[in-house]
Amino acid sequence: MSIAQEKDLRSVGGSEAVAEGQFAAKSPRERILIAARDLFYRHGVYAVGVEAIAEAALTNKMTLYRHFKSKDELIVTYVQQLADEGDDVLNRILAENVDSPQKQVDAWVDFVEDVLTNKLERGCALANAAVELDTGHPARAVIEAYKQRKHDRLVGLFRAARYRDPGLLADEVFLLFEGARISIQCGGKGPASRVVGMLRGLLSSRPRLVEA
Amino acid sequence: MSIAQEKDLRSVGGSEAVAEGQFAAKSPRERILIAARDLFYRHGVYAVGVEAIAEAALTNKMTLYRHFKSKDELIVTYVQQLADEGDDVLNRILAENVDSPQKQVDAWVDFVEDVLTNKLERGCALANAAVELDTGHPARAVIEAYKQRKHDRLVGLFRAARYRDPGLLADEVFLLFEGARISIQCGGKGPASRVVGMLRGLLSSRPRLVEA
DNA sequence: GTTACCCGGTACCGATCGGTAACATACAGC
DNA sequence: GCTGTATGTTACCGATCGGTACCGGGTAAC
Repeated sequence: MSIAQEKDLRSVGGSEAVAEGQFAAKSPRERILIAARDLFYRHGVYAVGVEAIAEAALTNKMTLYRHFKSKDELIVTYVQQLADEGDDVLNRILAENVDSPQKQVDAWVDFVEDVLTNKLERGCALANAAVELDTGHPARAVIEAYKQRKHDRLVGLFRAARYRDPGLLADEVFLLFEGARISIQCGGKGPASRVVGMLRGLLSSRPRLVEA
Repeated sequence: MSIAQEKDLRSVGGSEAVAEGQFAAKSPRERILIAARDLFYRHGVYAVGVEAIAEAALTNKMTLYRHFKSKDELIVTYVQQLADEGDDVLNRILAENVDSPQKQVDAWVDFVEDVLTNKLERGCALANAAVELDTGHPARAVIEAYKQRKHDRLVGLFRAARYRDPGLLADEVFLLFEGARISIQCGGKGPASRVVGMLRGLLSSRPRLVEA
């Protein structure tokens, strides 16, 4: 089956008909971004043409180019959207557990477990995009800034939870997570499936600062 | 500068003229594989066309297709070559330290350090290829088998060095390494640069089995 | 010499790529 | 009614993609 023929965006919402109705009710720009997100992630940004995206978005190439001046700009928007959502998810996790940094850590690990067991057939969409994109592509800056920000926030989280040497711990946790995501699609599915247990062990056995 | 115009394969050997002479002296098939390896790694397998490879190999498209029946077959050969070399490197490291499993472990970490500090502008070539290639591509099987093999050999190495729970240790080391390689090109160069120290700390502090 | 083989060069194929021009339609505000 | 804006439709552009046909030259075997 060719990429252009794929139209199974029903999985975005609940039941098929309702989801397809909700999808068709959105603006063309939203539909394009949803379709691009799905196709870019499943096949890569290079393998997917703009025409395939437009068709999957129930529109056409002209409308796509009325909202995005080029495919590269669409890629940047796609990447920016993923980065924003990643920030939002972490914001929500932290906000829902403001009373206790330890609960924030635990909630984040629960989220990681959810990511690694459910939505991860093809690894981290941002990392995948970075692999495909040339060094000078504007989307690369967005990706690198997001990953840097994510790492820094982990450091802050572990410091708030009073771990000793939070920088080192954040490095380990960050790299284990990234390694698990890339490993899912290139063999070694075993190690990736065991990373959550490793994280929990790491975070429970790591020395903390004593209370003042 | 377009990809097709890049011809700086002088870096493959020593001085420019000598290296270029050595390069030209090789068979067309060898030159094609060298050029493909360089271009595929730097720009990705999708972004590089067969014509650019042929030009960089100082030959033409017809000769390329006399040695490889399709671009996909060239990709498979490219990936297989990388996997074989990865196996060979590990074989050599283990063979040079057969007298002591601990020395084998140390030598492997030295090798990892070398990889992460020198040859790693764009991460693991096999992982990058896996990201680009569709799930059904024949090269994917080669990559997954290699990564699985590599992980299993790490388990054996750590078991030989009498580490307690070598499977868990291999998981951690494997994922940290993979995470570092993917992180090099998408932000977080910091964590990747510190992974060697992390590995050394991990391997020195991990409990061992006592001698019988 | 002659045969056989490998390689370089060129021109070409159909398909698809990203991107655009031109026109028709629908619908909002007023 | 009219007008402006957003969208759908079609056809098209030049460029490049992977892949091939054809021809000519170099060279080693014998």
